[in-house]
Amino acid sequence: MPSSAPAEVPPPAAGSQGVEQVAPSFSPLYQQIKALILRSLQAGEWRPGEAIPSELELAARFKVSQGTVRKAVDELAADNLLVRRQGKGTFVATHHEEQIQYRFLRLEPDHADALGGGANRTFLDCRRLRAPADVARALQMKQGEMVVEVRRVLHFSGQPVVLDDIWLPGHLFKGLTAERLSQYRGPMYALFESEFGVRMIRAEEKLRAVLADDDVARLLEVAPGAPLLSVERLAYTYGDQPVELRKGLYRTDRHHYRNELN
Amino acid sequence: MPSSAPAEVPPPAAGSQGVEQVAPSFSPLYQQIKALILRSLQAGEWRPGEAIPSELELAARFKVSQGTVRKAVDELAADNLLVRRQGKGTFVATHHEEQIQYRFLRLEPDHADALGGGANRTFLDCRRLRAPADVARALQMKQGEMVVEVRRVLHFSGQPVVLDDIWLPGHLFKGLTAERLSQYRGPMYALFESEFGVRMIRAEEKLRAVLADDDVARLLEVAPGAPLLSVERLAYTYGDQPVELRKGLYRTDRHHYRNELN
DNA sequence: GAGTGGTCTAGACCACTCC
DNA sequence: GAGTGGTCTAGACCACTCA
Repeated sequence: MPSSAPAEVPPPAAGSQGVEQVAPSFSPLYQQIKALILRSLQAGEWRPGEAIPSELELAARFKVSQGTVRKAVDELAADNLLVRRQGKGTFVATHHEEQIQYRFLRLEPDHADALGGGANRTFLDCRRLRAPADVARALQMKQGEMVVEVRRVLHFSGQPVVLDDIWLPGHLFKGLTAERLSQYRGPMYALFESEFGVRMIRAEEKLRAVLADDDVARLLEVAPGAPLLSVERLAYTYGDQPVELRKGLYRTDRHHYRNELN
Repeated sequence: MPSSAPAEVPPPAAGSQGVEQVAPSFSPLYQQIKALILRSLQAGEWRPGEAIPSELELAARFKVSQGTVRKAVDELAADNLLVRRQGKGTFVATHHEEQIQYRFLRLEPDHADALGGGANRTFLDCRRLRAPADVARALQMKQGEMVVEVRRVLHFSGQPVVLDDIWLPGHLFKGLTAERLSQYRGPMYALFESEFGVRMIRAEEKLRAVLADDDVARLLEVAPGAPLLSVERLAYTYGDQPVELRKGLYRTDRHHYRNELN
């Protein structure tokens, strides 16, 4: 966004400050630094899991003080784009090496004793098709462009709990097949990150209560007409670009969706 | 709550740092300052909506630098306990003068055109009774202690959408009646704050999909067996003390529960 | 113009990690 | 011991608010 000049910031001049970009409105130096680091992340200058340069190096590169870099990095870490590790460095966040299996899944068992040990995934389908109108709209694609459609079921403690229908832009996920998905160990978003270079960084969900139709009832092993939690998720990568639409149906007889309000 | 000693911190000594409280493990100075400010908030030294002392005053009072106070205040502002206003001061957060009517309500209309203008509240019931087991457990009270039970319906655009059953510790809400609730203009939490000195600062929700029983169906004007979003909320005041249990049932045919994941 | 929070700098020392 | 992020200080100037 900022200048046309190389990824550098105008010199702070004597009494510091005095940064005047060309067109846009003023913004604090640390916000500009944040934007520059963000640009490097998006461009893949440092890959997920790798360390970025130290604060002192970044300060030298951008010709600002360490404190200013620190504030920029603090915000990026708060956004879960970077991870700070004292004594080691600052790292690009990754869906690999994550403590929790499912980064965005807010479902948890009603009773902790129900071991959350393993979720088994079953991929029922993975095909390419022309985007239906609502999918195209959500993913900001043209209607009729190719998308990948995936259907899967998650089992907890042997019970089917989640049925997900997932749509991904076809041009970003060229070699994606049911086989690749089935064979992969670890979070789906980790696969997307390392195999397709698409990193999910935030998401929005819309929740509703719905009734199971016959198809869904069979797959989730509930009676037709049973209540299900409908979770429509739109996930974004860098630059607020939507790259995944997911319509999930959750059984909530032994689990619940947990949310914290602040 | 303040300590036996005046609310002050040991002097930083020459090379700064060197703060050693008696028993607990070490923690950064700004965390200790944060805890002291929190204590003052809880004790009501400054009331909701009022300004707290300026950063320089606080720095003098706690015998630390302005930067350290700033970091403490930054975190309290991030937690929505304080509100910073440039040029004016830092203020204790309040449920009055809030832009949005419902601080914790995540429900929004499917189509923005559906005017969110006004939500009409109808209070169906407000009585005192001995806490049922589950309510007592959630509110960390003894079973059989008195609680206030409130039932209300929210209407949006003339349609009933939310049915809430609310339980509050009786000893904290002595004079609460249906009449007080009905007459009050503004958020319920604002009433709780100014009339009963109980400020809600965060909450946890558990969501499920359920079916409407006959009673509920009548009140929300849906068919018996219609799907409803069940939202169980536990709201906390200072010190992680639970002070409100709320079981809500939401119609989600024209609205949805919105959540952001980061 | 005084007072407030907001930004930026420079330099110090601490805590942790790794060699 | 060198290098990293984490904390703390002191002082400067900026942007905003209000009298």
